[in-house]
Amino acid sequence: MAAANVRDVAALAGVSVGTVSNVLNQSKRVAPETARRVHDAIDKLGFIRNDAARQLRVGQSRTVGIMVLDVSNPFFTDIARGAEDALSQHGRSLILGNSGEDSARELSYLDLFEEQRVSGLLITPVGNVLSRLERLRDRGSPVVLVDRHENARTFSSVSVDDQRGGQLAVEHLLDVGRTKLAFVGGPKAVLQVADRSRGARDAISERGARPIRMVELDTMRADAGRVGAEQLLALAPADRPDAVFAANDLIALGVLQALTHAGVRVPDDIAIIGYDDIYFAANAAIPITSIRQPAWEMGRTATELLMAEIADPGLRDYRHVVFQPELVVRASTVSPG
Amino acid sequence: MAAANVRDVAALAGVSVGTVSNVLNQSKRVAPETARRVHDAIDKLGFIRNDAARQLRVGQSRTVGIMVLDVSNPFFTDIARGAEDALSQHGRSLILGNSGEDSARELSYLDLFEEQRVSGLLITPVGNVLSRLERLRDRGSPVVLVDRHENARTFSSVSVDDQRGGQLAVEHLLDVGRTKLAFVGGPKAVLQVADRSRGARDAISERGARPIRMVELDTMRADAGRVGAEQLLALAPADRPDAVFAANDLIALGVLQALTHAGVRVPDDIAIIGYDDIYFAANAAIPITSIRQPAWEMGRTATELLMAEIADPGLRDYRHVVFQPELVVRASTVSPG
DNA sequence: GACCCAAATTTAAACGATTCACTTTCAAAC
DNA sequence: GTTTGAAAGTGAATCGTTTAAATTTGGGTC
Repeated sequence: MAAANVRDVAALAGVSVGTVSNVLNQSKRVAPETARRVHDAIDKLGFIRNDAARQLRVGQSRTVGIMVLDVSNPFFTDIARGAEDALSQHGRSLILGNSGEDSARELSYLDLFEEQRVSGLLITPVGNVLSRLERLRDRGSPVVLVDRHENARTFSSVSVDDQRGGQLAVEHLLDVGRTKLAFVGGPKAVLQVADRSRGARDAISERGARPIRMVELDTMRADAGRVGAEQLLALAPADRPDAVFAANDLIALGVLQALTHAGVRVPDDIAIIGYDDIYFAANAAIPITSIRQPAWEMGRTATELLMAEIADPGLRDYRHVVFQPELVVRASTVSPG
Repeated sequence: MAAANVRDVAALAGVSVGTVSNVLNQSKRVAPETARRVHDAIDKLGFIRNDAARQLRVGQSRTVGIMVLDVSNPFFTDIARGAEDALSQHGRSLILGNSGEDSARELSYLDLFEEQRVSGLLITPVGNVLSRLERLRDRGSPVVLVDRHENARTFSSVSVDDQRGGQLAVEHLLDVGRTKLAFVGGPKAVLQVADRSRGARDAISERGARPIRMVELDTMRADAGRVGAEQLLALAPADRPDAVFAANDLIALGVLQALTHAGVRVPDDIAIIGYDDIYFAANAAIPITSIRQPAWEMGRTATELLMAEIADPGLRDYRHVVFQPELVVRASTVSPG
């Protein structure tokens, strides 16, 4: 009981395989009556097109890959949903890979995407994979960088002005009267983290404020945030900051959790500001002030850029869409009183 | 500059294509020196195996599909991570589809998975897709149901005893002295919702408590929870419940948000219990009591069941792993005092 | 009735890896 | 010195679809 193929369908419908293919792909005019017969045969046999064969012949897959830093972070799943929504309008589908901030896993997914000849790739890179991405592009799979402003200008990109975001965050903390700030953030190698902390330092020096204490973390997850907070708690009381700028909301949640657990009052003793404005930050034990990034729109826009490149493979006119971050003030930085 | 293929590699290495394939697949003994030459050629040409061709010949993909109800729900991404971790040990990769509780989207992903001849599928079904799944299995792609206890016993499954979970939730609410309960939950058609509410009603009648009010929602997302809460707020004060059992934590968060916004005190006026025990429920404005499901382990276990079926295609001995739910008490049901 | 044209359909050649039946090689055994 | 057999390597056939060139069909025109 082997699965039916185009030949079986053609035989049952009394046409040639070419006609079946034409019906399948609407690539050529087929008489309505013939098309009906072919569809009947397809239904009767339960024929499902073998995508591997199609792909081998055509040279490209109809799916687009997306690689995110962390599927557990709602910011990235929102991006993925934006991309998925946009893609389904183009009749393509999305396959999602999760690098989990792990460079080895990232490479192994890149292998997969490359072997699969995906028609395009959206990626927030972890490791140093630019040359891999260039190869991918040169082989016909355009790449759009997400949440990363690429200086080299060899790829289209969608990003948020993270430096400005960092500035906004620190300015807000200074505005509400905080003086001893700390930045708690993921590996410095992650560009977003670097940009946000640079913006923070810019704002500090612009305002002539006291230097910001840097606490570096291994990852951008909540558990790392707890570790970072514990480092702050271990400081002599005089050194302890009165405000924390967390590199993202998950870290902010971890910091909040650790501080609250240690009996520190938020925001009275220490204020907290996060980044991303995920749903759960707004609904945290103490609603967290954050820098909003338009995740869904970023996913959608990245997809549109990608589709433009897919449609016009010769295109060398890389576009860079930069969204502006937005401050959302909540209880973690301002006392309700 | 067409991409290199096995023939090019073979030519450069001075061997036949068969030997290249043997090196690629470790399927036959190849002399170390020959293997080295082949690898050198691969590196020099930047050869990337064309997976479509491989798949066409072999008849099956090396990837496993997973279809989740909602990528925005951390419960499902935790399952996916469990699956991914387990799969990577078997040298396979995962492609993730998001049905978003939408039956049409579910079907379109099933088409994709079927066309791709995935080597297996993990799925939490939305619509009535059992016959589709049977076809998939009969064509050589085993299917394991996730978070769904299948009576028909035609698939292996991993699930949680949701009826027991519903019972636990209601018993807890009664134990802390609540008498007027409400169940706020997603579409009744979703099996998990049905089981949880049945368990709730069982506990009610067992204890001889007052009947539980049912509030039915369209989805299992937080916004639906807010809508549900508003229905409760619209009730005459005498009818208003003093405890809410939400079908999952996202709904519980929505309910919490709407109640708090309306000035209702949680848990004093109304207690809330959720389901899943996602990270963000534990860290909500008022930490939410929940029924824990071991998501990561479920993903891992489902994968193991799937791998067993893949390894032994004749297997008709479907296994059903049922995890036990666990009550986790937090502030949303018991006053700190 | 010969001719032309467009529409509909057919046919056969790809696409690139894997596989399996078949050589070749070479050392050990008699 | 012949035989044997395991190890290493070869190469043609194959998987199922798409596609482009070729062919058929059937009016419409003169």
